[in-house]
Amino acid sequence: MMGTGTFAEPTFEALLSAFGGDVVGLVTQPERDAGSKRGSTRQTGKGMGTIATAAGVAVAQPESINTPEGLEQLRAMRPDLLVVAAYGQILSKDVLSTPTRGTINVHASLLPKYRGAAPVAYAILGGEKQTGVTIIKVTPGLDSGDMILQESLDIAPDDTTGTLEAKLAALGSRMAVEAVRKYQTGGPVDGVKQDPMLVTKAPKIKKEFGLIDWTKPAEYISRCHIPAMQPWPTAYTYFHRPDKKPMRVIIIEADEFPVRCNEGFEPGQVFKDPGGRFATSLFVAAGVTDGGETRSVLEISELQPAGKKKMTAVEFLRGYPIVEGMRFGPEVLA
RNA sequence: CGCGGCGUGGAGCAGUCCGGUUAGCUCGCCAGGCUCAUAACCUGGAGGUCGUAGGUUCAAAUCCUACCGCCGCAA
Repeated sequence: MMGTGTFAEPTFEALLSAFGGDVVGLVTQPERDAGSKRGSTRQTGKGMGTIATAAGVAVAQPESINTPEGLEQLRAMRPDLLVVAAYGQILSKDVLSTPTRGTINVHASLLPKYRGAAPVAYAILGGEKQTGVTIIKVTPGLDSGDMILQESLDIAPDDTTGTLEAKLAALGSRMAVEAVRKYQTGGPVDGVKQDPMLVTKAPKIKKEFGLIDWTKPAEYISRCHIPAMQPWPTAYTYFHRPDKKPMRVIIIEADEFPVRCNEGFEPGQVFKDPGGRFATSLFVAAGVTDGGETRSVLEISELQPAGKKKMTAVEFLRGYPIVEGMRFGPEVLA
């Protein structure tokens, strides 16, 4: 088994319980240091290494699996079949030739769509209604091997990358066991080729991707961008007030508001409840959609200012009453 | 010694740079009033060691020092 993080853990545990002693070893990323201060309890799960140790399975944590040292550690395990899930490194030919029966990968998308490191986030960002898990044979190309198994899964309206990934990890763990069973019978395992015309890519997410573009339609921001960035890097923006420094704010939850505002509003401009006198919601002007005269409106319900805990829009407004000239935007306004 | 924000009644904030009268605002809570009625409106009320400890000063939420705690970023 080779993998890292919360996506790989269910698969690893499933393989252990299904095949027990036949699991000869684990290769995972080196421990993240500096976690002793605090962060360590946050987004890490149980830890692959911990699971392996508890099960009495050998662990290797090379900086890179493609170096002679990394290769050496893998060879020492004498694997028949290598199962990869979210390992995060491209595997060299030497690595792929080590297991006698080959290498398979648990990939969290309906290949050939969303090849790459962040398939779950891109599926949400792309507004997909469904995604899934594909088990493929690993070849030197990036997620381009033949498909052995594929199952789809509906994306719920309130799914974020975090929640969806957890569902896919569970699905993937069952499929991984099924795929390994195919190999256990001893015969050759067939795969289906990927259609090159349908390939799309899902490259690694960078933190800057989290910055909200207020010229985009409200529906895109609320349905695709914000959930795709949870739990990392989070959808953020900067809160600008007259005579105050811009304040970084993470938007946790927002929805498109059914009412629109006119072109006079700037993208990112904050304004009061257009229908009533209650300061119960935070409304922000977003992008123009169908080329019309009006702008879509985003209603923010939950957010988190830098250095604060997350709070509802109502709480936020008590401390930061809406005044003229208040708006969201990039750190430095045009 | 990685960078930065924060700690003020139950909640969210202002005030701190440029010390000085009753520590203010938007809510919540309690009591009463108005109303067919209300998350509306009016009146009154309770509730604060201004994170902790020390220092400077006639005087500290405010300046200095140390410490504790919470959070974001970077890894």
